[in-house]
Amino acid sequence: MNDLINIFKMLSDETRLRIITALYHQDLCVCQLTGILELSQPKVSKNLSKLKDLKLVKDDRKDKFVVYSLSLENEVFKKIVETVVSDIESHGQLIRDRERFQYGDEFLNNCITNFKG
Amino acid sequence: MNDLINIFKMLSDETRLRIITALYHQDLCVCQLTGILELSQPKVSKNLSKLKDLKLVKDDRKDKFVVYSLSLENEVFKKIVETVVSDIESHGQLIRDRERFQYGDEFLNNCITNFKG
DNA sequence: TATTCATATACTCATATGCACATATAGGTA
DNA sequence: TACCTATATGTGCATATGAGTATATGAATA
Repeated sequence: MNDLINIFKMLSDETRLRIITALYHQDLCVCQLTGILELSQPKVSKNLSKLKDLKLVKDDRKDKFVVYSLSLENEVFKKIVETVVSDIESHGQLIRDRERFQYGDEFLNNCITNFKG
Repeated sequence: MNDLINIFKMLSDETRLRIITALYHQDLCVCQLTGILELSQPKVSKNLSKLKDLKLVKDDRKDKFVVYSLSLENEVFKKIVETVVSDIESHGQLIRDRERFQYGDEFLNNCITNFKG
């Protein structure tokens, strides 16, 4: 049951929960995530790497950018993510993330060349 | 979102996942859990204590025994537990636990006075 | 090929977590 | 009260995890 335990470990961290929630709504590159979540680039990158090790996200290069997307083939992971996403309203941080997400492009400052998905 | 993260932390441990799965099917006292899961008493007790801190289980004394039950009032926790339980077949350890659970009373040896719920 | 931007990784540190063993508490009963 | 049995907790240790800073890699393009 290590696979299951590892999924829960991935979900036991605020940074990763925020990344997963953001990616649930839209595929994003690292610098977009950095801007939306207001986190350092290594922090985002390192956590994406852990998620990728467990095949919970996929990455795909587009020009200079590496675009990440959720990989929901694992049914248990999929159900749990859906449960979390349906509970966004209970979590101020996730609400704030969503607002920055919706407000447009300012949060993309970190992408110097202003990448648009 | 600490409450959510703490729930996932509780689920990130094999002992606790096994306890939760067992309690999902039946309320049990500490010594029954010890017998069914073949774990030391302090290990079971300490993990129950952590679950109780987060109000994910309740305890209720019956005679000499403290009977634990799942507390599924938190909707997110409830949904996740149901997801895990529906996935038992994928996890050898949970299947073996269930078999000991079904086989009768031998696993209750640890309860010297042979408690029956 | 030299440069630039995007991304990944290494290193160090502080903290958190799990475990095994020993021991304490606490309630029931004689 | 004294003695069981059931349960809870303390301690020390090994390991895991996350954070921040600095640096390395790597693809695109001029």
